Amino acid sequence: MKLLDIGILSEKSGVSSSTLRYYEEIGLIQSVGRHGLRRQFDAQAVTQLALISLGKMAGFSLEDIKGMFAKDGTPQLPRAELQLRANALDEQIRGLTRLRDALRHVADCPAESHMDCPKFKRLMEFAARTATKRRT
Amino acid sequence: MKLLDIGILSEKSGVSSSTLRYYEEIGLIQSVGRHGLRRQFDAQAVTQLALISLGKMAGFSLEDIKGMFAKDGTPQLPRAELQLRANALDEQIRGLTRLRDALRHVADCPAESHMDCPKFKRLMEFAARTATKRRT
DNA sequence: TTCCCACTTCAAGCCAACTTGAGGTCAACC
DNA sequence: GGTTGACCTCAAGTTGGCTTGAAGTGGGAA
Repeated sequence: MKLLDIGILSEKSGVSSSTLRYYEEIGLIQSVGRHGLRRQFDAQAVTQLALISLGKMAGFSLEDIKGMFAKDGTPQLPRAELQLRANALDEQIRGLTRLRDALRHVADCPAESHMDCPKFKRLMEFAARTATKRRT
Repeated sequence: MKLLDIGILSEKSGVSSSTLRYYEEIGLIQSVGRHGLRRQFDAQAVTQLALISLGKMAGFSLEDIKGMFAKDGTPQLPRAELQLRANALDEQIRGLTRLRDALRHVADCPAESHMDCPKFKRLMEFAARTATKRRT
């Protein structure tokens, strides 16, 4: 099995070496051993880092993400939990899609002032609603 | 014109008083004056805060958002910036969709180890691609 | 054999966006 | 006119996710 120096993994994954060390420190990833002082990672780590990156995009904290994967990097959640998360992502995707459309509309809207545009107003109402509802 | 105490504005906007003070301190919002020591805000602030909330959702920093208001608090939205943001949202949506598909697949897939499943591998390759491409 | 340089550790620093705490003020109601 | 409690200021603290710096190590090419 071919092993990777941290620099190579960094290159392949787009994650900086210092970040990789940090991830290992917090137990998010594991190196498979050392070559002298140097950490060696296996090819699986690349996949795992891709998954981590996706998790970050989805707005999960590193701590959350840590809880989603077994030590080997494969997702290790009960099926029901996975479905729940997938559903939550659907929801999030819908919200972002609406936001994106709105943003694009505003960028294109010819109205004098955005405040005169009914679509923009609706958007603001939505913002106000979800803003006050929010419980993070 | 009816003025609002910070507590009332906080209630109406869903933004905490300390945050409102902070926003004023960094020049993101303005109070119109004082009643004794107490800041007074006008009704426009509610709208502005909704807009700020929207901007945050879209991924703008407070500094960015600050640049989107004229001195009088009316929005001056930079169209090009908005398009860029919309594109970034597209990217994010793609990532989320992949993550969702991966989760759903894992929930359903009967393979021994996910890393052996070609479908999962393909999903991860996509993931890796969007992950390493990213330049924020 | 020597030298380079990518790696190592550990502590400290950094950033955004707030929150907290201590100690003070004052408008309004009783 | 006394009490209350929502406000005030200012400095410091917090959190997450890294990055930076100083000082050291060791694999492997020349």
